[in-house]
Amino acid sequence: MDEALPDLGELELEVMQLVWKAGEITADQVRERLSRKSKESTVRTVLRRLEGKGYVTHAVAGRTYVFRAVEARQDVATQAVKRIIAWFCNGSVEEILVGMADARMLDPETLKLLAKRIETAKGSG
Amino acid sequence: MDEALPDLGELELEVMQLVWKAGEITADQVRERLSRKSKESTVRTVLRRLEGKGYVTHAVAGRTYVFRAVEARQDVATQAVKRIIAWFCNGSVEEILVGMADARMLDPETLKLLAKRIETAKGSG
DNA sequence: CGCCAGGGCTACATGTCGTAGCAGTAGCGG
DNA sequence: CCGCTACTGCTACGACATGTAGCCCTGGCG
Repeated sequence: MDEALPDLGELELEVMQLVWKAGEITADQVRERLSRKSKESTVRTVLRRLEGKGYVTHAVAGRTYVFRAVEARQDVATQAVKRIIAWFCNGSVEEILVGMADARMLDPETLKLLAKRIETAKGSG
Repeated sequence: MDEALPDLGELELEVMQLVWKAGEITADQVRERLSRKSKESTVRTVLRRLEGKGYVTHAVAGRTYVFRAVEARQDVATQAVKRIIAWFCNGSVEEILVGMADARMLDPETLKLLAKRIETAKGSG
C-alpha cells in the first residue's frame, strides 16, 4: 500500500466511479452505465485489472460477480493528494493549502468545517 | 492548459524537481545532479519532452540551452490537487479537506495560516 | 443433455517513458 | 581559416500500461 495511487486509466477511473456510486455492482451493470460503450469482455477485463490493483473485490452471487470498492473514494482521493504533496512539495502540506487558498479553492466556511473536524479527530482519536 | 497535469514519469519528475530547485539549469547540470546516472542524450530528450508538455522553456546562452520552469512548483501541485478533486470528489473541495483532516494531515496552525491567506486574497484580489 | 449467461485468458494496437546512438552546427583554439 | 569539441535535435527501440475484444470454459435451467 505505497504505490496505491492513480495507476488508473480513463476507463478504469470511470468504472471506479461507478463502483463507488453503486456500492455493489456487476460487470454488466457497469457496462450499461458506462458512457463509452464497451464490450462485456472489455469491462470484465478492466474490472479484473482493477481487482488486481487492489481497488475492488468481488463476491459471488449465484454465477455472477458482484464488485465493490476496497477503499472509499475519499480515502483514495486523500492518498492521491498525499502523493502529490510528497511529489511536488517535499511533504509540505501547507504549500498545497496555501496554493489552494490563493487559487480561491478554499473559503472560510470550509475552514470552519475543518477546524471542527480536527477538534473531533483529536477528541476521538 | 487543461491537461497540464502529471503526465510526468519518474525521471521527468526528478528533472522537474531539479529545474524548480535551480531556477535556471542546463541539460548537463541536470545530468550531474540526477540521482540516476543517465546519458546526456537521455537527459536532453527528457528536457525536450518536458518542454513539449509545457513544463519548461529554454533560453539560449551562447551555445547552451538554459531551462527554467514555466509554472511554479506550487501551481503545478495545486493543479494536480484540483485534478484529483475533479476526478474523485466530483469537484467537492471539502471532501478532500475533510479527508485530509481525518488523516491528520492538517492542524490548527495550518488552518490559521489559511484563514489569513484567504483574507489577504480577498482584499488584494 | 444442450443452450445460454457469466467469467477467465490471451492477444493486439497504441501511447508513454526511459535510454541512447547518430548527425548537424556553431564557437574556440591553433 | 579550419578542424575539434560541445551541444543540440531526430529517430529508434524495448518495456510497460491501457483499451478493446475474441475465444473458450463452466455451471445451471429448460
